[in-house]
Amino acid sequence: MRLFLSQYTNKIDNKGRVSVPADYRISLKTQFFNGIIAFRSFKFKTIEALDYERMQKIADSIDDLDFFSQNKNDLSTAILSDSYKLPFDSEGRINLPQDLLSFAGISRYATFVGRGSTFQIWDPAIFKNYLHKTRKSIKSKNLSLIIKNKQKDDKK
Amino acid sequence: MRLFLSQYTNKIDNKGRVSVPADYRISLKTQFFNGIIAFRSFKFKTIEALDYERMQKIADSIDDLDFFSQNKNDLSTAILSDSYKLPFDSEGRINLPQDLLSFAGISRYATFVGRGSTFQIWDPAIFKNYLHKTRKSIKSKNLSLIIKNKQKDDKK
DNA sequence: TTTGTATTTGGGATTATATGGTATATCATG
DNA sequence: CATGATATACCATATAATCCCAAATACAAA
Repeated sequence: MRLFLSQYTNKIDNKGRVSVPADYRISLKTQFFNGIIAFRSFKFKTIEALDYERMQKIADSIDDLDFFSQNKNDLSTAILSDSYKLPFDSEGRINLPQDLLSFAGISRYATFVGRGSTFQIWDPAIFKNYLHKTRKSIKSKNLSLIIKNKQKDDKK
Repeated sequence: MRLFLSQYTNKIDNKGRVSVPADYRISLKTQFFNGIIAFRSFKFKTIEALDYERMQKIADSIDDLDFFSQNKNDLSTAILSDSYKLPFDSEGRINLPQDLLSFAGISRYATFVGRGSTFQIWDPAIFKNYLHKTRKSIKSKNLSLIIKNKQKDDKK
């Protein structure tokens, strides 16, 4: 089962290529496409990434919406048309389009951040900063308590 | 499996020819026809496009409607009679009819916009504007939630 | 540490794609 | 039928993407 964890920072070479962590690649190879689907995040200054099969499911669920609904049109445009198919080369690298790079503020290095069923691609410095802020925020809200409670819930 | 994603902007040469993105062409080649079906959008200033097999299904489902119903006449007129078969030349280009071009406000460049099971052909500037608006609207509505809920429903 | 293996990175060679042009065929119309 | 307009087939080229091989680095086991 697909599970993206941990962080990996890889270099973007002067052809614009960057290795997708080997650990991630296994989960990304599907019957129809060997690579990733990437699009601009709606919440953060980062690139959201997922596997082809998951994007197919999203496409299907949008398809199921009523043909004339505004939601369907908006979602198709914002997600399907704004996403990129990025196939692996023979060494497991992808070519990040300029559009995505500048959106996420990425230049020479890219940090792959596991989020369980999906992952993100950040500029290392921006991510470090975000992580720092998030930790602070968790501390201040004492979220560790929430996590403990959540774990109790899971055991039920 | 057919999945039209991303955007590709190609030039229309002075013969009116434009390359259909190679990525799309693979999904468009069918047993009976190698090319696309195109018609004027009902909602936007754009050309709607799909593969031959999908258009056949639409035609079939219209055929199933009662012969004398108003719906059938309307749909037949609006979609079937107003749609074009645009075959590929040997390099994968199509010739967009003037009718469609002027309807969509396209002149020198055409942007192919993936929508999952179908795609659209826009004027680059008009599409950029529309995408920008849509993205804003989704951010404010948090529509990503809709997708998640839909997926949950599917699992039931 | 040392050795062996897997992964990332670099760069030249090759291929695919988009685009432009010329030649041929088809069509509509006077 | 002749003519011009339009469409189609074929070939040529620039650019961008991809392959392939090699080197460097990171990682793991002994």
